[in-house]
Amino acid sequence: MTDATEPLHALDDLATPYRTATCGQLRGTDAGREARLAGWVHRRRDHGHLIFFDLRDRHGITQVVVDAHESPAAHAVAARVRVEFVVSTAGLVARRLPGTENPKLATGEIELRARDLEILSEAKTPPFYINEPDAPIDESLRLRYRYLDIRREPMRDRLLLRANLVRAIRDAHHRAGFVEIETPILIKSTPEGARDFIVPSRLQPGTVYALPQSPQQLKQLLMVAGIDRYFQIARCFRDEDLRGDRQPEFTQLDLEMSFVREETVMDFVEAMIVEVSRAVVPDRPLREVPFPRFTYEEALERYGSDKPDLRFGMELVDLAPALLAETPGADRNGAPHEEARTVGETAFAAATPATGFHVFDDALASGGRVKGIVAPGMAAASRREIDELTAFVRRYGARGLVHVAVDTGGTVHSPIGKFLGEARLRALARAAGAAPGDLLLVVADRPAVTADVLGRLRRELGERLGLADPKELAYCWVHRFPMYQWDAEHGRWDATHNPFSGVVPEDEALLVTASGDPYQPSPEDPAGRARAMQYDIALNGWELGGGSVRIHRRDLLERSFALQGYSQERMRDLFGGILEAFEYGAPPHGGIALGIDRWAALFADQTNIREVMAFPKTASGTDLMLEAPSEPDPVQWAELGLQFVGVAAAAKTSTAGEAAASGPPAGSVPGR
RNA sequence: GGACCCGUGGUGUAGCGGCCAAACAUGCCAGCCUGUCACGCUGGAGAUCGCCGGUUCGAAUCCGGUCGGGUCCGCCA
Repeated sequence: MTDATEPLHALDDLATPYRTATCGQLRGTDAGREARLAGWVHRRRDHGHLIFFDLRDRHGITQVVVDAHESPAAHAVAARVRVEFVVSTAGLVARRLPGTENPKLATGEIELRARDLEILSEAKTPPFYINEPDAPIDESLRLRYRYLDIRREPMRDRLLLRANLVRAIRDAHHRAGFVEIETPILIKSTPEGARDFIVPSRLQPGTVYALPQSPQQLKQLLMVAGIDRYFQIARCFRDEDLRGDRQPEFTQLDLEMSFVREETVMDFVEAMIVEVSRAVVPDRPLREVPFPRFTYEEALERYGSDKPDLRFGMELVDLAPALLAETPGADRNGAPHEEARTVGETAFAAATPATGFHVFDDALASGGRVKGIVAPGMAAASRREIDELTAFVRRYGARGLVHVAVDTGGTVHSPIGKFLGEARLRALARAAGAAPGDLLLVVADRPAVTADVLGRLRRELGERLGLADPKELAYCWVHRFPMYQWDAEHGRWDATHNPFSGVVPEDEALLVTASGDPYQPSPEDPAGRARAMQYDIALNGWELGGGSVRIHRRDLLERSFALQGYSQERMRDLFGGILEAFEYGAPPHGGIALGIDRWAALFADQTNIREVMAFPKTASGTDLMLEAPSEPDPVQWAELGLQFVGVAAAAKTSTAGEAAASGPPAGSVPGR
């Protein structure tokens, strides 16, 4: 017996009474030693008098040999052992016979010749293959038996990767003088933004807590408290419909810094991201450091997205100049497209152009845009492919898609050639930079639609044509977002991001209404042109996070909230605590929140964040393993002073907005 | 709230009106095997095709509903 019985003295020593080494540890240099291993039986090969099995733990796999002649007792046990049994076994670490080494295993030079073998736990036949990493398995099965799924190599590796990510984040922040502080999970409901999860209070019957959508207000209060630099790996909750990249609870890296400007935060976050990326995925090259920084306007103009994937080009090209230049009598020097954009989209209406194609003319005349992207090598696209792309752009609100093919001989073809004429087609292709073999795709529509549709098309084509290097990490910043967006339904300016976001200093004068009364906003207000000190970080076409420098002056904050449609009473009710805090000396501050789940998923080459979460929920918000959510015990209802009025009545209440009294008696719950 | 896709032995698939009391691979069980590593060989068990209803002489197959899972739009920082 070689059990290690001395007390654990080194933190990095994983030895226990059940093992002296892990299954990924032993090498050729350990040959001749005695060792004890514990783990799960990964695979078993029975040759009668000689039984091999691979023993697995999260550190690796080691082959164990049991010889009937050497150790008959162990052999008898090995004959009973099945896949996924938990065993502990001891014996001699032996170099394998020459020619039988396994280069696929880190431990492949050696094997453990079992002298002692003990079954610690038997196992039923698992519902899916644990020992085949590539086997396709229905995801709902994986979720139902998540503990078995995590035993499998791919899931285990992703969780380890995520752990490394979080550790690297913590290291970087601690080194940079950040203080890690936990904020409460039971807080106050703020009925703005996403829907809150609600927790009824037993001690204060009739009232509820809300789970935080993010620790936004709390971290700002920490700045008022003088904490200077705060961060947290924070769990956040949002009761909205789910997607592959959205779960009801998710994790953010939340941070806030005092005495900062936009660049201070962006520079720190960028340095942190570079360091973390290099530490966690050293094999993945960063496309550009320092990260490109686009204004929101520029990102939309060039990529049609506020989270562009910069791993490939395919930029959006404004085709109006080329169309107009080829129009006899058009003002060549006017170059209306550039200036027009900044002063307003209506400038086009003045000179009704005639491109020869009424769709283009109409778009330009009504302040719209004619823009395109070049799909490399797609000139020979079939009618079916074109139809498919047309259907794609229609889904996102475009009325149609014009294509111009440049064949390998350099000749241009297009269904609208008969309207535009050869010269204009050529001019279009030239302006777009389409080479022989390329396909130019054109959308003419309102500016927002043109950008959005082409942005989505760019992303889709990039995917289909495999233009992006999957290894590469292309981070970029997008900032100077519009401060507000007009909400016609409620007659107010909605904060495009965070209601506390500050305005860029040169736009501060714009935070006013046309009427002069900040409590009477209208769509013509100068406030609509104000830009926020708001920045987003994007990675490979995904929004990784966003933040802002906040408004720390109470007067400005009140003005901004007024524009956002909050009455003074409502302001006090929702944000009274933080408004009061700002009266006791608030430092200029700003921060950011990054989605840890998305970040980990991107590092793990996954598009679905469930793949980097240990116990995620389904698209309908259920946990297939725990069978959550479940009906509460009637006693719990009573303690909380609540009555259940029935599913139908509850649904009716939420739509009709009136209480229904026709539910089943109190305490009854829907049957299963 | 809406649209679409999927549901067949334990697992992954095939079958898409009768030839199907359902096929293949793998897994499982039993036997044999002293150098395997996705071990091999021989034999065996295992699914009324998610559920309910309809059409039909006949339904895994067609239709409707429902449940479960997924994707997208809306929604969501």
